[in-house]
Amino acid sequence: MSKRTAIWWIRRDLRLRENQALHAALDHANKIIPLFILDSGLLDSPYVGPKRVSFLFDGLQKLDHELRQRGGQLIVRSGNPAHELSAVVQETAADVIFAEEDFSPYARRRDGHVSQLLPLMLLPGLVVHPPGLIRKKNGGPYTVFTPFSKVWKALPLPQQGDLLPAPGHIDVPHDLTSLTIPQGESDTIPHNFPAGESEARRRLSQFVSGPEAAVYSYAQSRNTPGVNGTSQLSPYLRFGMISARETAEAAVRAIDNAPSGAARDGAEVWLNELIWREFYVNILYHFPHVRGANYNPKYDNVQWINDSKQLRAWQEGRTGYPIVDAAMRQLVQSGWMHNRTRMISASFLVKDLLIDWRLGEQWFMQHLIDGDPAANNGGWQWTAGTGTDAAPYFRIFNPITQSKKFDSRGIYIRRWLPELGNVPDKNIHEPWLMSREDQIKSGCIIGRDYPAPIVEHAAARERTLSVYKSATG
DNA sequence: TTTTGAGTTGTTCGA
DNA sequence: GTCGAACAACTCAAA
Repeated sequence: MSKRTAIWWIRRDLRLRENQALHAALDHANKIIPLFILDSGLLDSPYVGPKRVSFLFDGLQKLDHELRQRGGQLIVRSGNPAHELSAVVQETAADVIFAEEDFSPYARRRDGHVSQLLPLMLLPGLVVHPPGLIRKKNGGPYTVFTPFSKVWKALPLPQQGDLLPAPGHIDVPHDLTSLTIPQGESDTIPHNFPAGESEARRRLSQFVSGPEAAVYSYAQSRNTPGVNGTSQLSPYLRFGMISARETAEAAVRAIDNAPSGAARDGAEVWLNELIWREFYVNILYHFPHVRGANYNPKYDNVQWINDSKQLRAWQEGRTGYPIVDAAMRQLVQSGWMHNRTRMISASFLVKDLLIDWRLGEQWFMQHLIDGDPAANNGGWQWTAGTGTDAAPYFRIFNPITQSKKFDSRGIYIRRWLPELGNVPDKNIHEPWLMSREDQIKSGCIIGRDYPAPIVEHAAARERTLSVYKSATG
């Protein structure tokens, strides 16, 4: 038996199951140090907010609990990662650091710096197929989703039996100091999303198990924000509380076990969502400039208006368009937003208010507990029409049409905008059209209890078409 | 090199 | 109410 000590440096892999970095550390050493470093460079970033940090802290508590059940514990330090890792190496004579590779520009800089000083082994796991692997015949990266997804699906996928089990026992040196795991401020804890690996696996299992599983109606129900039709796994994937491989394996098995053709389509659509996540990891890997700049420089001359009052109205859910405002309140209150309303509210900021997509990107990153630099940036550039495989610039969501189509009875709207609770169905999408009598009857006076629209959509649409046209003409 | 088919998520207009 | 075409031509990927 070896007498070696290794560090398992935990970053976005807060799980024991199907964890290749942990597995490699246990293969190499008989004692390991499960180490999480509170990186001030990350925690103080303007792209981070308290809800995601609270979720992370909750996840650290759960991971510590799992480790203690196996005879170990989580070691938490705070500061510059290279500095803290050096200190732990000195204290413990650990001879190697294992970590799951992360691919954001910041993570690559950080890990590059660490590996100049210390023996750092990076292992796969953030995505099923590592970025850079899937390439066109000529060697270049894909920038269109569909051909990327075809290659992704043709590559070997993990089988159930290939998934690494959680280790039964973890031996951690006892003489190590650790910070107490911090707790988030109570008003920032996202109560709809209890963190941790067992909760993540419970959600996955519930989503895909049995012939009546939600995954089989996903193709339709995912578009209805008033219904819980999605897996709600994004925060768990964000922090690796469940592995990408285990999730993809479950999706493929659901496809194979689908009870009908329509059910199969539903599961296929969900698998595609997982592949979209990997597509955008690839895009950010190959084109790091997309953090901060348009993927397509053709749009660099779009003249944004960036009205700060309108930006604040959007952020606070006071645009006067109920579907947009419900979405923005859901984001700020719960730390999550339904995918359909992410598109609607993003389109409204960019195409109705002509506010730079980067301001929306940052606001989402501050509030989403699933906020991921690759996926969030990809989504915003898609909406703005500036990205890879983007929506054409003339594709402008109509917030009223979208609202009628996907929240026809106003269930979602009323959930997040209680002031519209008694507004009749026929006015719920355009409450400013309510008669004076109905306003009084429903206790919702426009301009007093709920704002009038801050822009008129039809005019805003024309304005955006002409601004984009003159920028690219 | 040239050609060909295809491309997440929409809206509006007019028949 | 429903349906197809136009939006505006563009870029990508592969043969």
